Amino acid sequence: MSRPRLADVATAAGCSTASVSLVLRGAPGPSEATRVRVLAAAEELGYRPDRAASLLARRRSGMLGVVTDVRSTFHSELVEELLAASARRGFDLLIGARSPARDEERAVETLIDSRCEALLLLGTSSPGEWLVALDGQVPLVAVTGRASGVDSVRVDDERGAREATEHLLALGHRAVVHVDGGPGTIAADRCRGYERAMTAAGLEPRVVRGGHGEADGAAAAADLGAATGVTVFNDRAAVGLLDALVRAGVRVPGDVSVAGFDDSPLSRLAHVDLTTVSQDVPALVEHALDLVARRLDGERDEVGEVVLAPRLVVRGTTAPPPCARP
Amino acid sequence: MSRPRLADVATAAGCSTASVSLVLRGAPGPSEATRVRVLAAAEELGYRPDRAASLLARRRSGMLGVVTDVRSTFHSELVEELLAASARRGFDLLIGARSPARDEERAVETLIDSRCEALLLLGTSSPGEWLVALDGQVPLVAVTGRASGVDSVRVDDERGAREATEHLLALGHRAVVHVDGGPGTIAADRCRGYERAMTAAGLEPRVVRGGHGEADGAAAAADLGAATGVTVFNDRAAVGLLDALVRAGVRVPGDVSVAGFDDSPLSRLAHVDLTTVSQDVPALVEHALDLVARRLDGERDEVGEVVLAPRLVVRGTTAPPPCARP
DNA sequence: CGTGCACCTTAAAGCGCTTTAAAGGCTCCC
DNA sequence: GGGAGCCTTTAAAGCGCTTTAAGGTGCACG
Repeated sequence: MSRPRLADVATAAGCSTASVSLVLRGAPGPSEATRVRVLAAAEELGYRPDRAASLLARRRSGMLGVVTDVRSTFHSELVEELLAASARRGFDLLIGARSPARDEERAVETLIDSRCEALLLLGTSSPGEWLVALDGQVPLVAVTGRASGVDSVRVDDERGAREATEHLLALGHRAVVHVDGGPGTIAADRCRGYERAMTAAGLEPRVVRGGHGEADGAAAAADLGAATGVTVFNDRAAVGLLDALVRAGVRVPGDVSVAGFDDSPLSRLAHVDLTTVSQDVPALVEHALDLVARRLDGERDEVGEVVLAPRLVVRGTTAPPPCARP
Repeated sequence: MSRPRLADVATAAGCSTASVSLVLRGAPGPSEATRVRVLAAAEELGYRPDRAASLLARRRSGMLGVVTDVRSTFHSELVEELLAASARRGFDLLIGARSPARDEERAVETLIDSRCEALLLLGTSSPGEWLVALDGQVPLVAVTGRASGVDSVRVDDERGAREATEHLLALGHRAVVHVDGGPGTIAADRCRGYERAMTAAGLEPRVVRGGHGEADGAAAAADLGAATGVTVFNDRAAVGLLDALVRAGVRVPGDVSVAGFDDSPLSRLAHVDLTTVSQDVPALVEHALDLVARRLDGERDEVGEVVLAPRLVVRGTTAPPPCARP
């Protein structure tokens, strides 16, 4: 015999399919008695709704569009988590990759074309007004990114960078530099966090040009000067930097301490063991999906903004500076 | 105005929705003239089929079940690739995690319950007869695993291990040991490959107990004896081994050469840079999905078996043995 | 000129679920 | 006793696509 349908449950419960549908979705209407009978019947039969039929009848696609920078491992992690979490909520994900700057627009178009009900923009750096306009077309959440007027979910980047810097200062470092992440609001926030920490400690901040990738970090190695501590924009760049340092015979953390940002899988490897700032990917994702869901269900119209606390993860690449030790 | 429906295309093309449906799916029936008109109309309107409606009418769920060992990074990679590739083919993926031995049965039950049309078992080591029985219930493909009587897709593990061993031998190593992967057909195949290569070279094979994880590899470090070359069951264990060696002050590849298996993301890291055997994940996935698709479309009833060629990837952890150098 | 046949085309019946308008039952009160 | 008014329940009409059986058409052939 085949899998039970809504109609089978209705028969078993002695009511109509309409009632069953209402009960199973927790919609108001059915009486307590019906509710109980229906739930029992559904349980008894092991009923599982047919997603396709449900979506069809509801005229929804159940699809979420995600715009991501393919080259970012942190984005990969977010996407992976999104895949799991959105599946749990009955959403499909359509991934739209963007490469450099304004390709985002094209990715978004494709996603909208493909019936996505809402968009999640990972680390967007598009102008705020464009985002607002887009948001009028289709609900949108900026994940790991800022823009006033649209929903956003992110970690307090400034605070994260500040804490990483303070960690180095607390270890006794004085000559601490920051390898930045190039243009973009997130890089700016992290940079500011670093600068604030330095200034507050009465030290002169020094920022070295960096970027998002391993190569950028490796390139920055040449500009460290006499620094004994380095905070890097993200883990990828930090790993590149570590690699360059090791190859140059510089001991980490013996000679130089390094802290990254993202707590990407990379940083957790025994070989790398990088001190970094964790972004709590599952929480970011969960909040983002909440915003989307509440928006789609019409439970919300104001702009939602979630800022999560960063968490410093101290691993093996940070230690007191050489001069502070015997 | 809303997105075009099948009916709109039919109107534009001046024919019935039935014809349009037939044409768009490439089904036989419609004449060339109709075909051309329909395609033009669809293109013109920018028609995109509604997946939910299509699945509903076709009484399919569009869902594939994947059973994976969560702890394996190689499986993660396969899953990631599967997610992308199956989305491309219009399939949803349901991931069923299994932990140790016979949990696979439970994972499979859940997946079948959830309307999966077919199952992909990653690295299964369940008894062949059980698999055959299961295959009768729902089409199944063993990915990275062997079992006679059911579809399977894998790399030639024996050959891969043989080539890795031969690579070490060619570099001049004589004392080469193999760290095995514990029970399971795959581990056995790789072990056999190593033994064949050694025997063929007139050397005595020596196998050290290992396992799938980093800790297993690290533990094996103590048993290497005077070996100058090591082939390891997989990359995870190899990385663990490397770590243990480095901590013990053994230089790699200066004192000992190490080769892994899987070409996992781990091995590609600059820090690790592990010589390994690549499994061509995209190809594995593509073939697996092909088998599934052809089976579901009823184009095939014989058992399909795909064995791909492994590819040795020489990186930085293998070099001539110390004695062979100045 | 009918017939028969091969091809195309299409009307229509769903797929399993949602949703809405209307029916059905109650209670309550005049 | 007969509505009015309220709460439940349900019949029925889709959602957009697939599929099948039946209906044309045109052509070769007798």
